[in-house]
Amino acid sequence: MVDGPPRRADAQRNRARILDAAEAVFAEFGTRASTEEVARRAGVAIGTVFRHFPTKDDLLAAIMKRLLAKLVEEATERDLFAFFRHVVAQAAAKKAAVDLLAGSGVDVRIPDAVEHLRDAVGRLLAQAQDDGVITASVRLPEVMALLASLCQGALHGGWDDHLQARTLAVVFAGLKGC
Amino acid sequence: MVDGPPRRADAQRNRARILDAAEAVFAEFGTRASTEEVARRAGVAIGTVFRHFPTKDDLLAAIMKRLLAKLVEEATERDLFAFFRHVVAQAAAKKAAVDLLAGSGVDVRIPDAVEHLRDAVGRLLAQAQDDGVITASVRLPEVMALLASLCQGALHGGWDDHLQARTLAVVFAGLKGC
Amino acid sequence: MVDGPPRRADAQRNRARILDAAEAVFAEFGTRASTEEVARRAGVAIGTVFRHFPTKDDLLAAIMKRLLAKLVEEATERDLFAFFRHVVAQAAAKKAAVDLLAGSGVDVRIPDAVEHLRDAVGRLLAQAQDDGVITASVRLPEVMALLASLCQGALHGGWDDHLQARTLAVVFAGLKGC
Amino acid sequence: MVDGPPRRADAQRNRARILDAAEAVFAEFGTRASTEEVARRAGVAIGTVFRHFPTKDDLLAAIMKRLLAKLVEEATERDLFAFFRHVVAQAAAKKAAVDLLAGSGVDVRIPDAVEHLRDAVGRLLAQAQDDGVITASVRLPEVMALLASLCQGALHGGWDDHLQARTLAVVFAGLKGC
DNA sequence: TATGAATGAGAATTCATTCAT
DNA sequence: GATGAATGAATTCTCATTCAT
Repeated sequence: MVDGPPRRADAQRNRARILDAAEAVFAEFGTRASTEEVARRAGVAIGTVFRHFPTKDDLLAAIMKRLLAKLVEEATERDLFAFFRHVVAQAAAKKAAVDLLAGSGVDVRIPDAVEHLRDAVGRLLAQAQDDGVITASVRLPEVMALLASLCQGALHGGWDDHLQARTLAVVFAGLKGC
Repeated sequence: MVDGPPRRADAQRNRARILDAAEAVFAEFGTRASTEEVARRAGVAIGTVFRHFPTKDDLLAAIMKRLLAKLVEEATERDLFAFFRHVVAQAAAKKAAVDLLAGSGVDVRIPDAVEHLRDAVGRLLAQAQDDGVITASVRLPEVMALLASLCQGALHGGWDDHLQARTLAVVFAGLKGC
Repeated sequence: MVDGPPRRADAQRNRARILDAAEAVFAEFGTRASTEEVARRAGVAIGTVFRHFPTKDDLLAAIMKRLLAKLVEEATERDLFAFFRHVVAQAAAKKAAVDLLAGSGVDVRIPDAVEHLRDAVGRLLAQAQDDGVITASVRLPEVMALLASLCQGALHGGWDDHLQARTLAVVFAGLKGC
Repeated sequence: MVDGPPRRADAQRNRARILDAAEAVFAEFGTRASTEEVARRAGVAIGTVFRHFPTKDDLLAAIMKRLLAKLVEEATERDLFAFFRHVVAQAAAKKAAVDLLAGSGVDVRIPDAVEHLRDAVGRLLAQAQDDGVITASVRLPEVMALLASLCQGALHGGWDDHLQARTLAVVFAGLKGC
């Protein structure tokens, strides 16, 4: 009932509007922003938000799921380096997502979505190693760890483009293995 | 009156107990933990916490200051690689500190303490470059960015020792410049 | 959403009950009385009070507005002397209102309502001067000043009917100009 | 122990400084100002204030007593009209005193001091009636009521000199009985 | 289903008062 | 006597969640 998409057209529309609003609000103010603010931004009543997402954590989980799915999609269109650049670049705009990936007290369980992203990155890594641009000794876990770390850093560090490029350059050099 | 350390011995003791309690509580639950909980853990009344630190942010700032000062001290006893390892290793236990370094909505201004840490790391970097173990093209900003990123990653990613070692290995390879 | 009166019937009823309770509570204990006490007297939860009046000052302002509006209404049904008598007579029962008219630290901005009262009294004054029962040299500002002063005095002085009559008699004699 | 002046010279000095500070602080911020602020202004520790005045109300009562005594003194040097002018003129600067005369929730019992003031004003009234400048039908209670009312009005109404003069003129005309 | 009002458990902060130093 | 740290009840305000309309 909660997971599956609602039947009625207006309900589906509301669900989408709520997700969009939530993404925007939590991106701007972090997960501390109130659900009321999300409702306001979505143009629906607070009750509607809670009907679609019984708890705030459910709403946050839904955002994450959607965001991760988008990342998976984007991963298929780039090589590993470009993907890193892309993800890190938009990390700062996704306060909520990064907070969530980070934990930040909220209890959000979305193992599947994370798993899918891991798979996608795994494919990029394999490709890069096939191409010889990443050393063979590197494994997926540390690549994921680096990706997550850099997102956090980018988000909270307020990096400008230049700093981001230089920081990624160090990590890329490390991945290439010299 | 409020800024300097208190004169009386019992007040100093309480101040320290509050800081210790706050560090523990915020480390465990993040900055969302209540000041009341800190007071409870410190074994003092809530008013005592607010007498020492007029706002919650002041308390958080004090924790950060102390932690950064300790890091500066620790930086002098290690080379850059060992320092990275050390800091990242204990990052996971310092939820609050990392949250704060991260921003997380709380308004905590401690520019001096951060500056001192930057200086200390700068010295380690210079030394490492003198020793030829880090490539000359690397600059302090990206080193700080990497350090902060890895702390975040370690904190929120729940890395085990092995993953941490492998992740740092990639970054260290990048710093060495191959 | 917050400003206008609520749409739903039950909300309107609650709003009125809260205003009534607040008027009673603040009349009895002054503006220092707690919002919690108002909620209790109104038979609603504390959150409901704050939903209707986001800050305590908003609640106080709303009371004042309502009271001043009632005064304006009452001004139209009496001559200036009767109006003075009437207002001063009930002043003692309106601790909060008088406190507020008085300032008392609370920040309550209701210029319009005050302006309307001033207009109403201005009309009474003009009428009285037309009728020749008040000397022509008297102006509105001092009439308002006297009215406010007497309210304060009546409130805090604990006047009985007799003292009130005698005090007003002096002021009325002054207004008549002998 | 509490009422009588303390024996030791420094204690007497402290008592006076505390009273001065309290008068200034409460005049500026009203009776809501904290006792801590009074201590700060007096340059003593909070404990010293409470040693001299076991409760805040005791402190307020002491201020009132002193102020009323001064008024009594001043009453002997003027005629009734000048005294009214004088008292009303400085009312605005004596927020606390007026608040207290007013009641404002604080429990301050100083019947003697008020009685003395009443006596002094009684003498002025008798003199004025002897001189034929105030009509014989006016009695002391309404004169006191008018004085108190006008102080409140002046304090909270923010009267300028002109408005004050015009307002007093009406009351004086009433007292003269035309 | 949607609405939005009501609930009530916290959370931060203040301050009169007490008491150890 | 003076100091100033500690206490803790009280207060304002927030917000996730429930439920009547």
